[in-house]
Amino acid sequence: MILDGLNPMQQEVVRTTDGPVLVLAGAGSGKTRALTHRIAYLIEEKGVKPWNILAITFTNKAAGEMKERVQALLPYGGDQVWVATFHATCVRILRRYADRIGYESGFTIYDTDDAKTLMRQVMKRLELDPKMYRERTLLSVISDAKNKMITPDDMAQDAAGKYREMRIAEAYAEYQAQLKKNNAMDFDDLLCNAVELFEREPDVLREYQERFRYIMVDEYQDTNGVQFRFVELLSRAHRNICVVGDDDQSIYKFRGADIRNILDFEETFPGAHVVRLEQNYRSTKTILDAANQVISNNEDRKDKSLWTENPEGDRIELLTFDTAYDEADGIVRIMEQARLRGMRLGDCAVLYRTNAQSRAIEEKCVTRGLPYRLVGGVNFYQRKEIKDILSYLRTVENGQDDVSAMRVLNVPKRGIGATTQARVAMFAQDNDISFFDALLDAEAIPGLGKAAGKLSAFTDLILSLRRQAQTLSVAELIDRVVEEAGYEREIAESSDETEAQAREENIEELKAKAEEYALQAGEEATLRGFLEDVALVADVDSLDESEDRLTLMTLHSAKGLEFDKVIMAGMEDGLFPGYMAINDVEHPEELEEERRLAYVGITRAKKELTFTCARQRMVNGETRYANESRFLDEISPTVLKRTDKTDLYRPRTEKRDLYRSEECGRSRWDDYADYGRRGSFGGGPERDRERDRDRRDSFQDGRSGPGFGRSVSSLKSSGLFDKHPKTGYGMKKPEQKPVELHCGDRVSHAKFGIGTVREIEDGPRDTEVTVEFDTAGVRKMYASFAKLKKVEE
DNA sequence: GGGCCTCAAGTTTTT
DNA sequence: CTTGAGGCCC
Repeated sequence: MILDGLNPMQQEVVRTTDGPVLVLAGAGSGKTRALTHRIAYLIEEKGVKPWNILAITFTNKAAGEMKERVQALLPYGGDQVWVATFHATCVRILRRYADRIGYESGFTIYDTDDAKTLMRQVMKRLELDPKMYRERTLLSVISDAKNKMITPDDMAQDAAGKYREMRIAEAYAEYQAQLKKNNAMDFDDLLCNAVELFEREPDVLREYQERFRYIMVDEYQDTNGVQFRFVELLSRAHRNICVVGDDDQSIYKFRGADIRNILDFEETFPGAHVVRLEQNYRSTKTILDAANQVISNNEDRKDKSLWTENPEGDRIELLTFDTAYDEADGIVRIMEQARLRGMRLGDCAVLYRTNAQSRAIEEKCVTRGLPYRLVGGVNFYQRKEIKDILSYLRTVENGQDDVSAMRVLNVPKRGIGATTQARVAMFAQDNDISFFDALLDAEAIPGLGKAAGKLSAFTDLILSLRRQAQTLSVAELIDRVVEEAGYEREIAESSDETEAQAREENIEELKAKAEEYALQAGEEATLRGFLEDVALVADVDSLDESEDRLTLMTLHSAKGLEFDKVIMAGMEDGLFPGYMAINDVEHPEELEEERRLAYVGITRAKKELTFTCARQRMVNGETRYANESRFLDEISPTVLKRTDKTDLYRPRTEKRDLYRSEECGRSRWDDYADYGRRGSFGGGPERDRERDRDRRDSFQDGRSGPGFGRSVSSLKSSGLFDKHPKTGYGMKKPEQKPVELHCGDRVSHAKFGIGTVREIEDGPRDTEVTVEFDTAGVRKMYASFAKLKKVEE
């Protein structure tokens, strides 16, 4: 029975199938469980057809999980339920009806980098002074406008008479015009254009209203204006809309999320049934107490209080360190301890406010050999070589995409310079054709001279790829790009071996993703589909919990996840909450958003929670001093224990009084291996002084050790750092000795299988090995990349 | 046309 | 302090 194992409130969610429903689901209250059971109930008990159900989530990961769980609940039909993110949903609709809004179905999806590039072009064209108008600002104003469904015309009207605002409206209009000309949409457009499609084409709207009779939206507190409109339009016909969210976890205001969507749901959908899920199944009482205490300081929220039947659990600890490096060291040691106690690293996470904080922690993980994985930071798909290859593929798929074509025209170097490119671009503009079409017509372009000949190398390549794309798989096509565009050669000739290897590995990873895609899409697999998948993934989506590594990520990325043990790092005023929020007296709601972020962080922890902070920290090259986060003051001492770890690392300073030290005695965390031998903590003042001297010395010794204290980049080039295939960041790895090879040797390759060495030549940078594989044909490769293993036969 | 150097700005958070 | 972009020189 579908209702089995659900608490009364969850059952109510499941059973209330018709009309608008608002589920206020506290952290860890089993909302995904309620939602998935609701879907199953609709199908099993109410006889609703699976394809009449739409469930919208925030991330692909959440969508995948929900899909899986629904399928597990149902004997069949579960795969017919439409579970996807807002963006993916809109893309699917837009592909079908692109022509109705003046697009072609093969449109490209621009990420933020592409949008920036395009905006730079727009600014040049409009002669906007980059000093006065930064592209970042322009893009964020435009994004805001789109989220509120303000068109360029609307904006121009509002701006009438105000010069600066008129110019911005102009930029908005031109930016949109260029997007359309490139047959491209940015992230916001996916939503806006879908809404526009619905509003302009009633028959299309009606079709989808008929199809989606039951609509569910997860993480509703993070929806923005367009998303609200999208859902509202779709649900108008049947009014069966169920939104699930937690106003206390609304943390995406900066991205246009409007917390009013959830706070005002009952007014927008009169007669809405409200269900509160307040029993928490995730955390200990202690952790939940802390979370409740912090969030109760927010004014603008739906009143509710989470409770749990879980055990009391350990007290939460706050550890104060002197510097961010000490903090990082402490964090890694705590995790080592946890591991020794039998905890899985995969069940532990370090959460922080800004990505920049991950550096020091990463470095420590590397030097101490603690396996970790970093989520976020530079997205895999934003790496240079990956973007380059994708730009080739996009040009193959969509010849109108000028941004992509221009990006790779001279990558790898073909001797085509900026002047030539500018001439071609000018010609394209004058004749109102795409950049690529202009390249095809190079003879007609005045002033190119001998450069014209070089252009055909590029166009021939694209045309040839376009032909091959008909028959080859995406992975094979990537191979062709890498080979035929001369990428292989460029990488081999690169002066930085470590970097070359990382690039090579990233390309392999991209191919692996393409193969993964082909597997999952089966018959449906297309280049277009792959590019789309790639455009809409977030880093969290590929988080693999089965790997036993410590997770490092931002508080934002952590939403929706849970860990046995959580360390929230950098609990300092100015960092968390950030300056912006503290200083913005006009907008007290900014601080409330930070507090919600704290709430999200705290409620990620199931069993153990530790806060850390550093008294000084390097920010933009200068040392900043900070007090501990004001959020910590909101937690009562009965659940929070303060310990000053400063003395473990540094001599005492006079500043000591500024910082609290509730307990001077030994704590669990004092048993740090390296320091343990120096006797127990908390000796008299004389001993302290003695120990300080001791420590200062050993401290410096430690810093001069191998690889210690150097920057991440220098670690990288030293080879100590090896790029993690998923994150691109470091991971410790033993040095590999190249295998001695001779012609005729039988070797094995991770990917191509077994083969025979045919040729070995010493290149300038590396040894080039030609291998005839039994199954994969003849391949040329560079010895250090290929990791060939000799096989005996 | 390419490479090197200098200068500037940036740090919230991401589909 | 780091990274990126633009300018200058070869």
